[in-house]
Amino acid sequence: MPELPEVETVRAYLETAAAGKRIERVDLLLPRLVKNAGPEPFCRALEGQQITGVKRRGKYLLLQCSGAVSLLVHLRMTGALIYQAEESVIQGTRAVFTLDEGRLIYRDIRTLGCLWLVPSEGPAGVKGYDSLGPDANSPACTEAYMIEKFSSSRRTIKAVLLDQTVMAGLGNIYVDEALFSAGIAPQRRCSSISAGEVKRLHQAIRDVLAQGLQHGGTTIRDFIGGNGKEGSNQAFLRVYGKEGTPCPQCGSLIVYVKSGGRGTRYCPHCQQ
DNA sequence: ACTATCCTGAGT
DNA sequence: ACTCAGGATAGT
Repeated sequence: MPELPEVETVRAYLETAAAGKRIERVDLLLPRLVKNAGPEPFCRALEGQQITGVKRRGKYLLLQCSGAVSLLVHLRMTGALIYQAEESVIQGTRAVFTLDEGRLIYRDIRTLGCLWLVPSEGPAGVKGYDSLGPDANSPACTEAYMIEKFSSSRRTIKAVLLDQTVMAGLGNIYVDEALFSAGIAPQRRCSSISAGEVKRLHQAIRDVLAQGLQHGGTTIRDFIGGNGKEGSNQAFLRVYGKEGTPCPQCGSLIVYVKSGGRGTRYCPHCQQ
């Protein structure tokens, strides 16, 4: 579920709510979510540590800890990290981090999320994390970089934008929105994208991510931020989930197709 | 470059 | 009963 703006919304809240607090106890209700440690070593390694900061890279969250290991989290489709000052029951709770003040709940309905212990001096050893490209909204993701990546691939532009090793943070919603904003059809081969189109796409990616962040993320179904509240960016989407409704630019109907196994929405008139 | 798969839940 | 879902990866 969560893409860059959603994960950043969680990060920003947890940075203020949980950083500086100490993990007193870890209860792991679903051990298989931890990918690189057994349940007991996982809990014992984190207990007693202070959370010194909360970072984000792509769609990964890092709870930096004072000890040798820190906690890396990927929320995948339905994960959520929620800080509670007062205890209340949350459906789908898979792990509970009791802090010296309040607690952190890891909730995950579909249980596809991942937790890892990583060295505090720098997360390493997690394949997907190690191979991340530059964050899609970072200065490192330049037009020149995009041109270079696109020219050497015969894949579709949609598949390449979803590829986290090319650039990190985009998911299905923001890719469809960015392609609409840039006027590029999702099934285009990325080697056919012109420099002018890359320029529009580069700006469009920045715009849709900034807008998502500004609205506290997009909540279609499950997403909630670190404070347990939903985002509001769903009210500003122009194609995602809009199949069968008029295009906001030209009035022709938004189309739904499958592209690389992912549901894809676009305007066949505005996007060429 | 596709597809099958990991899961649960909601909608048709 | 069947399809779909904001993600990623191990297969083919």
